[in-house]
Amino acid sequence: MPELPEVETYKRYLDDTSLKQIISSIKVNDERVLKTEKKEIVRSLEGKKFDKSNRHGKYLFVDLDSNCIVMHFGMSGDLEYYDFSEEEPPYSKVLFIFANGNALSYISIRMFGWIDITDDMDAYIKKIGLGPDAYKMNFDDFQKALEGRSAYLKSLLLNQDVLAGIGNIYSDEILFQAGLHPKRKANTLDDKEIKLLFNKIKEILEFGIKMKGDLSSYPDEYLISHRRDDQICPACGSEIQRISISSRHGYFCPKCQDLS
DNA sequence: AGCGATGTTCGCCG
DNA sequence: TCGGCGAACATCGC
Repeated sequence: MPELPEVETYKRYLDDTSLKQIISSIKVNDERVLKTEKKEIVRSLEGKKFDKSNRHGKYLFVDLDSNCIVMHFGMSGDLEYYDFSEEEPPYSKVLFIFANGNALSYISIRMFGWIDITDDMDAYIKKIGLGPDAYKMNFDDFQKALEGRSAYLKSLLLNQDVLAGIGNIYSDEILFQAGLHPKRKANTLDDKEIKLLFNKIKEILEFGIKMKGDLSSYPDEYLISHRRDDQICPACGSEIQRISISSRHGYFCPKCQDLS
């Protein structure tokens, strides 16, 4: 379940459970999630410790001695720390087994996530072409990211090269709360709207992190609770509409998010 | 039983 | 170059 707030939640979970412990072994249940040779993963990890983690967008970097592992969670990734003598969590693809008898499971149901290794996180981010982290960016970063962009706002928010971390659900929420139509062109925003959009991105991601990414517990006044057909806008009572943009499905309120 | 899905990537085309 | 579209990837759940 991984957009930025979920991945941030995974990061904090990993920090709370798995740092500074000796990794005694690695169990790979499905090599397809590895972007690098298995033996390289084993060599980098065995006998080492997770030292520190960093999240950029939807990517999680976990520092080892001299290099770090990169995790992406695709559409259905998760982490679970458990007693290794107990039953493995379902869909565990890679297990990091610690000397203390516990293990951290990298879970991927639909196989869209992966694990990689790099010795330079910043260079890796640059190589993939990720934009600034949507939660950590400052207003200046945001304005620069927008420069010269003419895409639909929804496409823009989903484009990880522009801003890293926002996915389909949060892009809908952000545009809803900012009162901006998903098909509004980015280069038609005035200064006030840019500032508003920036503030909403921050505010909604912050809230998402506070909620630990648990979408099922969002308040009724959020669009997130109404991203289905035949729903009514919690703000104005209009019928929520479904829209297709770049082959993603979005939801919005035609009255609150006027295209003008 | 078919379709859709919180993601990314690639090729095609304007 | 930018950006929209659609397909592809793998697999589960509704």
